[in-house]
Amino acid sequence: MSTFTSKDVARLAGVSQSTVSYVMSGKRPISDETRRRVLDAIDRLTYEPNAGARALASQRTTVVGLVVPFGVGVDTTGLLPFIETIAGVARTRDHDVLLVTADEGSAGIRRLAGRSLCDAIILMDLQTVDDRLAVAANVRTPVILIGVPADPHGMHCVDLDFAEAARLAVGELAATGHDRLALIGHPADIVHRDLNYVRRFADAARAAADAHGLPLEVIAPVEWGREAARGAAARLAAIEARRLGVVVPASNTVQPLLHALNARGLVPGRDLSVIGLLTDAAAAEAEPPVTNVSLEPRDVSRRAMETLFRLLEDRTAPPRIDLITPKLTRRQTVLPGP
Amino acid sequence: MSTFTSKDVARLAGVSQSTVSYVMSGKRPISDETRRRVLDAIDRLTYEPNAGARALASQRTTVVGLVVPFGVGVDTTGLLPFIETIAGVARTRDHDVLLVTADEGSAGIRRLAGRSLCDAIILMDLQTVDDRLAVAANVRTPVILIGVPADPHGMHCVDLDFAEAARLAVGELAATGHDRLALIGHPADIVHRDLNYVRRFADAARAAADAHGLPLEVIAPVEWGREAARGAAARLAAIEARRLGVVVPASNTVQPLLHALNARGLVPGRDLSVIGLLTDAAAAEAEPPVTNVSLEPRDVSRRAMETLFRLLEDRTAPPRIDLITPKLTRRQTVLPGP
DNA sequence: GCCGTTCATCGATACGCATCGACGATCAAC
DNA sequence: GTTGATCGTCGATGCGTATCGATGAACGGC
Repeated sequence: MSTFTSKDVARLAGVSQSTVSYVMSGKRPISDETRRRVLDAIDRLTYEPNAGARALASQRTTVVGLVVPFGVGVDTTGLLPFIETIAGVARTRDHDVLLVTADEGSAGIRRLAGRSLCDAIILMDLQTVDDRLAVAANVRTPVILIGVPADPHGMHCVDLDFAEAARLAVGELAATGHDRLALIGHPADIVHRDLNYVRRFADAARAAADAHGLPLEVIAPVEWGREAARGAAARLAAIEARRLGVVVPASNTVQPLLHALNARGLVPGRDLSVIGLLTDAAAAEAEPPVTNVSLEPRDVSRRAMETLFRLLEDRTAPPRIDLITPKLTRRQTVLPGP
Repeated sequence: MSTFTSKDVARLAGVSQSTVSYVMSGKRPISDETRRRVLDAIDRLTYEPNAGARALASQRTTVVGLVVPFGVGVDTTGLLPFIETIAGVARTRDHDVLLVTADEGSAGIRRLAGRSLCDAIILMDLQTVDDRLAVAANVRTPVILIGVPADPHGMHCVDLDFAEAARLAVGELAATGHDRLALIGHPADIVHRDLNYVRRFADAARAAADAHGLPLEVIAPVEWGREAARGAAARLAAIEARRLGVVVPASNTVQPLLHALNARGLVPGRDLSVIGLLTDAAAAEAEPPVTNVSLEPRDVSRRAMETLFRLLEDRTAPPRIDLITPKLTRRQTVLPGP
């Protein structure tokens, strides 16, 4: 099963190579008879057009570059739905996905764009101030950001509305009569990387707490995992409050924290409240099912891909910041209102 | 910042285009002086070679195709370490990774190979009998399987030694004096897909139990998640045994099952034993830390990539089945020996 | 029964790079 | 001072496709 060229197809169909090309692209009228013969020849040879040649001639690769935060931080847990959705949507539009790890930094973007490896780039896991943005702005290839940097000027951004997420969480705790709030911070390495959403959430949470006249304390574990959760639980236990409401924006801290609280005899939903920022699926499977504000990786990804393809059709589309609204779902970890 | 060609570099350096090419590839001797001028020009223009043109001329893409099981089953949890490691190794060898979702089936492989989108393909999540193998065998592009199908003839396979994993788990339970074993099966959708490793593990577990003269019962939940785990726990509770040993090959069933057992007052490590098949990281973070036989996604991926690059250098390398040996780590969920 | 159209197809070219053969220059050996 | 060999560079060609201009055929209007 060697590989054929459009010339082989042309010969078999008794037409010229250019006709084969026009049959495939539909960019010129072809008689039904000819089209049939060509398609038949394509079928018989199981012909597939050479991607390199096509890219070279057409200046289009039908490939989407995806820059994912492998190898940088630890928090890759929630990444899969993004990748999965992006790959899926790409496929429905006859595109493929080229994976680039973020540890390459701006070099990765330069490579994707400079070598014409893809038609557009999706950039994830932005830092609040990210040096890749300068490169992204100076590149022919359109770039879509998943995340909102401090200065999004001229960039196409899609993300969850983390500020609204924070307001939802704080609002719910206020509405259910809590008199004191705690925000579990991210571990040091995440904070140090200054990821854009971490700050967006924290700032909005603080603002919302102020607006409700509630004291908010930030408790930041230095590490991930069980030990860190135990430490955080201890500090929560030390807080004097009639009704304590805890907000946990780091998805994979939620379950360990619930455990740690339980282990201290502090039962979420009975002795204090916990609201997590995590997908509905994860929240429903947590033990116990945790009241959550939803991350919406699939929606965000879909929206990013819509933006991307719109941009491929019309490069002059004005940049905008496109925020997906999360929703709050009440499960079992928030005290009922008084 | 438009994009330059090697001709631009040549002009700036005052040499011919072919010389630029030879500087970059090193395939012919170039004087130091000339090389310096060329490299300088490349640098000044931030020149990057066009991937399509390079692929067309050289018949090499420096891209690895990765077929991942998105969109088919549910069990994508453990996928990330594979993707991450493969992408990382690829980068160290100056290759990129093109993601293809398995829901395309054999068409995906045909596309990757036919269009010359990549130099080699890694195929994950094989079924025991997989129709993609026929395509894979008839394609110019080398294919590496992660997994071992029923008929691996002529295929390069890399995977965890699931049979050894089963023997380790059963052996440990036998050595610690258990008189009865239960194997938690995979949910119906997974079993129905007849994934190769599911069968390999189950068969070996049964054989090992026989060898130790221990009765082994298979308990198969029909679904994922909490409810299914609760059902499995109920059935475990109904088993009459002095010392019951439970083997859980589905990683993401382990934690829910531990919960469900606890909820029934059956404490793993006190009232019965549980050994899970999951990564050391996941086992250590489980609640309680669970005695495990290790999945080794990183080792498996690394080995697969070694095989891949060996194959790119020498296509005649004989196919082999390369199994990674798992290890057992004792934590807190197995009863101490009598 | 001639001319302007429209429709379907062909031939030629460009895309940017790798690679092969050729060629001039340098140098050692005699 | 001539001959070979080696080294460094150049020009030309091909990779497989998309696309542009051209061409020929069919067709309708007068």
